[in-house]
Amino acid sequence: METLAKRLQVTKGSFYWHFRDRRDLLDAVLDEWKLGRIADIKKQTAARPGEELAALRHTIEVYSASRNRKGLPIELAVREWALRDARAAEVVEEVDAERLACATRLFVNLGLEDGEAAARSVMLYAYVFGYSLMRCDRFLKDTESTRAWIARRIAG
Amino acid sequence: METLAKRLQVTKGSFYWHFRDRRDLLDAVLDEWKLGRIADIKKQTAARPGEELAALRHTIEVYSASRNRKGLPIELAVREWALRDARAAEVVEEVDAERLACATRLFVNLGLEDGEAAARSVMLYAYVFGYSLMRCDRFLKDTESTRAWIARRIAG
DNA sequence: CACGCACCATACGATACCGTATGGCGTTCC
DNA sequence: GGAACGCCATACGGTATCGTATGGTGCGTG
Repeated sequence: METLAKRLQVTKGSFYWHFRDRRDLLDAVLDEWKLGRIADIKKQTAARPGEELAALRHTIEVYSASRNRKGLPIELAVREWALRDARAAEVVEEVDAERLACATRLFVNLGLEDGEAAARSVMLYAYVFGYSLMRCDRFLKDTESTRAWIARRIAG
Repeated sequence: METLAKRLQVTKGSFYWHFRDRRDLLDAVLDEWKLGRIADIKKQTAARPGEELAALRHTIEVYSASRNRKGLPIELAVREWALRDARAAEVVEEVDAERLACATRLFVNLGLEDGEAAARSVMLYAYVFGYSLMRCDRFLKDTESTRAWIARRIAG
């Protein structure tokens, strides 16, 4: 808290006026993160009828590309946090559920039967998330086309 | 360090005799983790000629199933750590490279051309890793068969 | 036996961190 | 003008943590 306050150019006195204690800030961070993640996935997966496939590919690209590198440390930290903190775990589960639901909706609207839609969205989400955590630039010759190849294989 | 020493039933004096300082222990942890991960992926992906497909499915199952839940907190912590620590980042990269190489070897031995083998192993690894980070038990009716479905889709 | 050495325990200084207590300053409202 | 209140700063107590200094204990070796 002190370190944070210093970086924000405020003092602890001010800090503890705005937040009851450390936990209060952490909860606020969790809420803020949750709302942001849910808003983002809804925005990215929005699709007019007939454009579901494009939306799926767009989603895969957006979340696995380097554009997402900014939020990754936070995502990772929250998840690591969730292993020790019940409230964080709760938030992570809600975010995961929302993301899966958004992806599933697209697959269902594409005409897939419910079971396959769920399975595909799990695969999509797990892949995107795992991909964003690794640095395979040194491993792949052409990450761009590889990602495209994979996206086609996942979204159809 | 003090907390750790207490849990291990030793005192700090003993601790600082075995390790020069805090960083020395952390480096040892990283090395140990790296060796263990590399040994494990080599063991899991070992396959006699002709059994590559089974080995791939086995690998997917082993790393995404709940059996792996024990190592997950560590894996996650190391990765989060790697975002702030150069040495940890180096180790993570080496482990990733080894895992990708093991998977790729299997795909190549299955007769796939190098590019596709690399792409598939990236997809496999990203999926497995991402899947292990989420708790989709509440989301899926039958996780078992869903995982099998996905495994077939990834390994072929 | 005396000595060295591997190994462990205790005590301490220095620093960082959490939260509280308290006071200052400006604005608003009577 | 002054009382009330929103907002911020400083000072402090308590505790945790890192690393060091120093001393103890058992054991092998000359």
